[in-house]
Amino acid sequence: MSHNKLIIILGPTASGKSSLAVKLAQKFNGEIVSADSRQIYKEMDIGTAKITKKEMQGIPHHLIDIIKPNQEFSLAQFKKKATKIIKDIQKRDKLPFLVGGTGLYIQSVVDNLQIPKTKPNKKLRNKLESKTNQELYNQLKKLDPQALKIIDKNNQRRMVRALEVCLITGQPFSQQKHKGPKLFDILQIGLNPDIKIIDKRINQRVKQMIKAGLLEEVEKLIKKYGSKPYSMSGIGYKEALLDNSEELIKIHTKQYARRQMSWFRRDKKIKWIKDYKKAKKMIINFIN
RNA sequence: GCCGAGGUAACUCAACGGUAGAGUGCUUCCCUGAAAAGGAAGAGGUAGUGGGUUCGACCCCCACCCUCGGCA
Repeated sequence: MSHNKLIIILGPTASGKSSLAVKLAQKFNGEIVSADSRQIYKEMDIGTAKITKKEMQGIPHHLIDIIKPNQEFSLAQFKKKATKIIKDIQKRDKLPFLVGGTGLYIQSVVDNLQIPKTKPNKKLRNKLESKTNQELYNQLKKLDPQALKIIDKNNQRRMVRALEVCLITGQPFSQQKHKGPKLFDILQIGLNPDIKIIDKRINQRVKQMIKAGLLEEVEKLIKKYGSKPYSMSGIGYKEALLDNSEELIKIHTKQYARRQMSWFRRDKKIKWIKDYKKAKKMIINFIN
């Protein structure tokens, strides 16, 4: 009956998720599925603090290094792939661990988000993006007034997406997103060290990244793919060439950690823990 | 020591003779095919110090202190 179980390990950046997950996977015969929107990219290792082969300790890790930096990826693709892999791990009688800090990616699996099927449409997006926010707002007000309750009128990105779905399907965007029936029997474990500790680790990590050759990594990527690809918009990549890059990367990473916590706090199903022992106990209870 | 510029929010800087604003940072929040992205709200200053002019000064005048640049 353990065939439907899924453990989730989440937390802000630099909270120690990865190493905790490896330890737990070793203990419980598990495999790890990464829920990290940046570690999916090949060739982007230093700036994404990607786990190394050695750190994996022989535990299989999925959804890392799956696409090139100039390729695009999305929530829907993640959900599809992650779900498939999790089921496969379960079928092989191992315990899947979904581990990461990309809250939306995790939620798509936890809540079985029914993501509107409309694929991103570059042409349409470009067209919509050339309009003012006021125009987008007015258009959305006609096509999907409900959507305005959840989308801020200054958020071009999300208004464009909502309109994209409305225009292509002829149906309101807000009515095409729901939560589906539960896919798995889930235990969500959250790691939230004191924010001061997180900040300290971030400082250390960023310093270390630069020492490890972040600048060279970024230069190489730009030479190969240009600075346009979306993958280059991540923290550590967008600032690496600026002269105060270290400070900027630190600030942006700390802000990101807070955004992550703000996201995770909403999910009351998450069990917050401090260490491996507690996690181990919880999992034992959960799988038996 | 002299000349010049300046001392306003945590930082970088505005405006204005009628008790101050922005950007950044900070706090909190939102989020369904770009999510390390994108967006919202909020908390922070009685203006280097002392005096004077004025109905009223952050803004004008004087002194002192400090910073930066130039000269010596």
